[in-house]
Amino acid sequence: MARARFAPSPTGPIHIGNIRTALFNYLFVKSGGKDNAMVLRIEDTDLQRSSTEYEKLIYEELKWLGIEWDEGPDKGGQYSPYRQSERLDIYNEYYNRLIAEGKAYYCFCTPEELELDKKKTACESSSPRYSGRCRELTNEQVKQYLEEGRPATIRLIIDPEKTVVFNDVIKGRIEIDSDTLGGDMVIRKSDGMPTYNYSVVIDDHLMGITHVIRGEDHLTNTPKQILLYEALGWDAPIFAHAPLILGPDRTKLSKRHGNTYIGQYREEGYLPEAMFNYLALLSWSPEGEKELLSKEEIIEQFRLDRVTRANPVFDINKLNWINAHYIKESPPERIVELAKPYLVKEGFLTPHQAEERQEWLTLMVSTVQERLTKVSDITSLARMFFDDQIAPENDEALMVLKEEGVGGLLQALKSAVEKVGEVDHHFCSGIFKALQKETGLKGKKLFMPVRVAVTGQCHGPELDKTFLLLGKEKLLARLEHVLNNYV
RNA sequence: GGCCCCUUGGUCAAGUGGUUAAGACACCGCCCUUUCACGGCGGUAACAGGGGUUCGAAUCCCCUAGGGGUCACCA
Repeated sequence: MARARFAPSPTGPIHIGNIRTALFNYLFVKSGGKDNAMVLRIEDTDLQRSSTEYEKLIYEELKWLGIEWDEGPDKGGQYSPYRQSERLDIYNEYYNRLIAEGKAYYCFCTPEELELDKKKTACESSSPRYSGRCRELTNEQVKQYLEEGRPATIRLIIDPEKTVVFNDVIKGRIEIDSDTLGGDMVIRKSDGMPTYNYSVVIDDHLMGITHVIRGEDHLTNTPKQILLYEALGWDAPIFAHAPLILGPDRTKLSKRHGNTYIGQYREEGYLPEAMFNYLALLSWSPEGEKELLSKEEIIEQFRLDRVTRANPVFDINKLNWINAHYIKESPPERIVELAKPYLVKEGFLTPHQAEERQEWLTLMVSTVQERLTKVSDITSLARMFFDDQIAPENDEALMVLKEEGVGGLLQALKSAVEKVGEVDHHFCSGIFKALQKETGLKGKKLFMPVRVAVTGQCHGPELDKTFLLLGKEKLLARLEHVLNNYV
């Protein structure tokens, strides 16, 4: 039975790198036995920066992506509570024990003193560290200082002679000398809150976590945590550190690379299954050659030891390709629902119309669906069905209208449209044959002028479908407008 | 800078001593097609460099270079 956890801090919108960590934890848990469990723990000990808004967002984004958890603040579980700010009593228990056993001590050093220490040690040795000054304090001094109300932290004694060794599932054997760890580490802040490295260890142990899967930025925290496990007499869990996702310039993915929050992708119209699929493919690969995989297929094939050690670059091109694939596979009705907000926001439709014109929208979406890489592309692709003032998009388009015989062609089309009761399927499928017969034009000479006249553009979906979508009135208005102004 | 991790085409990556070094995205070309897109077919393109070990190294070892991470009373 394996238990993994995702332990985000609700200090901002959830980052792509974080969500990938969540994904790997989820995949690991699900790919194992039925007894496995995924724990969601909210690490909100930084009271200044944490907010319940962001906590809610975490739930939303995870659910959107399709990541489920078995225990968490919202679900409960046998290791409740799952919010660190509600576990302060638990953390306090172990401070006293560590101090009583001489493994930790109160430290009254001021920030200024610590700064000085660091500078000094940085000159003398290679790594800056805390001097360990307060370790020498007598019990009486400690008692007195505490009574005086001096701000105090609690530090764990770190033996600088030690070498911490552990086996990382992804990285392999890792060996780190404890004298590079910065000296005795703070495990309780002077405001009484636990530090990250402390609360993580307490919680992971108490919650029965067997596998800690996280980003490689935590690699150097690991020896500190292992030392704490040892001080408490506990077994450390199995660690797996996944490489960090990089931007195209090979620096850590950040704002200047474009979207970094998972929510931004959702808002742009990326499908959750596309995101799930793509993120799983970063640093991990299935054994076969098939890359477009459903959640179930990925779960079935996922193996932690197939995660690569090198940092992957986030490739929007591939994400786009995957997303386009899933959009194409979707029933138009689904895309219609997702597209409505964009169409309304763009002013193409009122919210009321968006509900009323269901049939038309389905037809419209199905004709442009295969050209969508993300749902938000709908605004540019659908514009031609809404704008009333059609003008040639560029010189090329304008030239098409200036060609020999275009006037006659468009006139012929116009009168045909005028005559027919309704621009329906029947009309659309026959009109081009009739025009060809009447004008003698065919192929490009026939289609291009009509396309430009009716849409203003040189490219677009099939004209019969376009006609159908525009309807008689719009068609006539556009033909008239073009005939009067451009031909 | 110290410490740690990493290095196969532009990108994601397969590969674990013997392969013509897969596949995918992107790019280019051809086909399909009224256009664009989709789709189909094909092409360009890689083991960071240098030393070893070995009959034989992308695969093992060392060095160099480059990239990333981390050095908090933030998580």
